[in-house]
Amino acid sequence: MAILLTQSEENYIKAVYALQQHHQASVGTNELAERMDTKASSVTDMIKRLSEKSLIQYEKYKGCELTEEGIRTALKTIRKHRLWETFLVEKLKFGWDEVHDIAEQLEHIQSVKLTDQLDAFLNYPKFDPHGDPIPDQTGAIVQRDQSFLLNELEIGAEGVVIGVADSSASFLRFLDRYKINIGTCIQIKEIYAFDDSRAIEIHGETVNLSAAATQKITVQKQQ
Amino acid sequence: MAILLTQSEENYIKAVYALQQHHQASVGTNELAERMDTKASSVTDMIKRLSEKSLIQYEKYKGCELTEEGIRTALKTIRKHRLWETFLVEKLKFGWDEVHDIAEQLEHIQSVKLTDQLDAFLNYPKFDPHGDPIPDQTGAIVQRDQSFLLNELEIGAEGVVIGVADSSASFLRFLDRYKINIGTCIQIKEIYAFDDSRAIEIHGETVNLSAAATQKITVQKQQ
DNA sequence: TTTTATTTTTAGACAAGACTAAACAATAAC
DNA sequence: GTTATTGTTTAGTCTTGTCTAAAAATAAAA
Ligand SMILES: [Mn+2]
Ligand SMILES: [Mn+2]
Ligand SMILES: [Mn+2]
Ligand SMILES: [Mn+2]
Repeated sequence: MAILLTQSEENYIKAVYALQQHHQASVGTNELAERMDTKASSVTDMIKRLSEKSLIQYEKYKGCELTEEGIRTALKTIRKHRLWETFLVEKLKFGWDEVHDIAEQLEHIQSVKLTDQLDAFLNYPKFDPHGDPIPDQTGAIVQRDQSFLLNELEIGAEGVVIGVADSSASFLRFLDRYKINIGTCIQIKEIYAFDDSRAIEIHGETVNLSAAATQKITVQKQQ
Repeated sequence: MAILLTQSEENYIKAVYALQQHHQASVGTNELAERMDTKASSVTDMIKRLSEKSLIQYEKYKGCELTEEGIRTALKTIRKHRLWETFLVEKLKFGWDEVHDIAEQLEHIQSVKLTDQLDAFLNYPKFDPHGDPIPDQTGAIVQRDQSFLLNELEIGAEGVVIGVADSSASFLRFLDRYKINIGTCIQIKEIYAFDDSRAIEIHGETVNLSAAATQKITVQKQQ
């Protein structure tokens, strides 16, 4: 049942999954090429291969979508990626801005037992260091209560950071400088109409965040 | 300075290292092919590539040897392999017979920081689960006091197991059944001339080990 | 020292995964 | 409803790593 995939194939599957989650529709060749940092012609080749293995449903000129099997495969890789990221931060003292590239390598290690033992060792974490949900052995991911972007909160509202919409090292280090992390409590004190920036209170201090920043911070409303 | 190698290249380097450690001489194409489970012609191709990168010294029909740089490279990979094996046994509760194949994958993960943090997390272990020495950051490996194979001990002598000459899962599981592990203390009670087997005492019990088995257990003499 | 056997290398082919350049579909603009 | 633009696929080439079959070098035997 479990088909053997190359690292390249796994990466394509992950990319298709991410894109089709984003816009609820079939995925185009060019956007896949952009995401995979390759050329459209290479994508076409790979899509055909994965279609052969019935992980992707594909019709010429009509884009592609993952099959049920394809989705299961994507979730396995995502599970491994996020477990390793958690391991690196929790156990090996890495910063949350340093772990993605290493996890990109580790996610391809083939051993179900390894994945499950790692999961147990980490105490079955539900979220990775960036607040993204970790699929369990069956591929299930916890569905969260309604969340907001920080720029959707009104003045006076309080939120707890539960994720970031941008996991780039640059943005994560920016958040570090403001001591913003998963779990950090933030209150909106002021919204400046002229540039849509916000004065926010974190850990008792009040600072200003640009619109670009508040659009990338996911929170859950407090009480 | 640090050249980027493919997994395949790293595996060849490791194999050359192992073979040239064994018989103190240059390594032949056929034995390398056997070890890598491939064909001699493939080996010739790869040797040329690695020779280009000056990791191997090579002369047609004369076999090959690692350069200084090649040895450093081999030791880096071996370090990673043995650290991961230690991690799997110590932290993830794997048996010593289950870790080699997974470590064969993990040893290719590229991140010096990962390796060093893992080393620290494991408390800078000097030996892996099979008793093999783990090179440190500089590639140095601890040199041990004189060791013997179990079949070299005279009657009455006591030894502590410090390694195995065969790390196959089959042999390791055999040792498990007799509760023989790294650190186990063994005393020779009797040597049977007719088949060269031995009666040995472990943990108070006396059992019989074949010549094939005693040749594969490395010990240090006790007192 | 020839002959024979073994080891090693070359030549040629193949699959995976990528690329460029060119052809072909599907949309959008006029 | 043609024309232009964009998106997608094909055709042909390249590199890595492998293979088989055949040639060449070395080592062993006679
Ligand atoms: Mn990541
Ligand atoms: Mn993540
Ligand atoms: Mn091993
Ligand atoms: Mn080992």
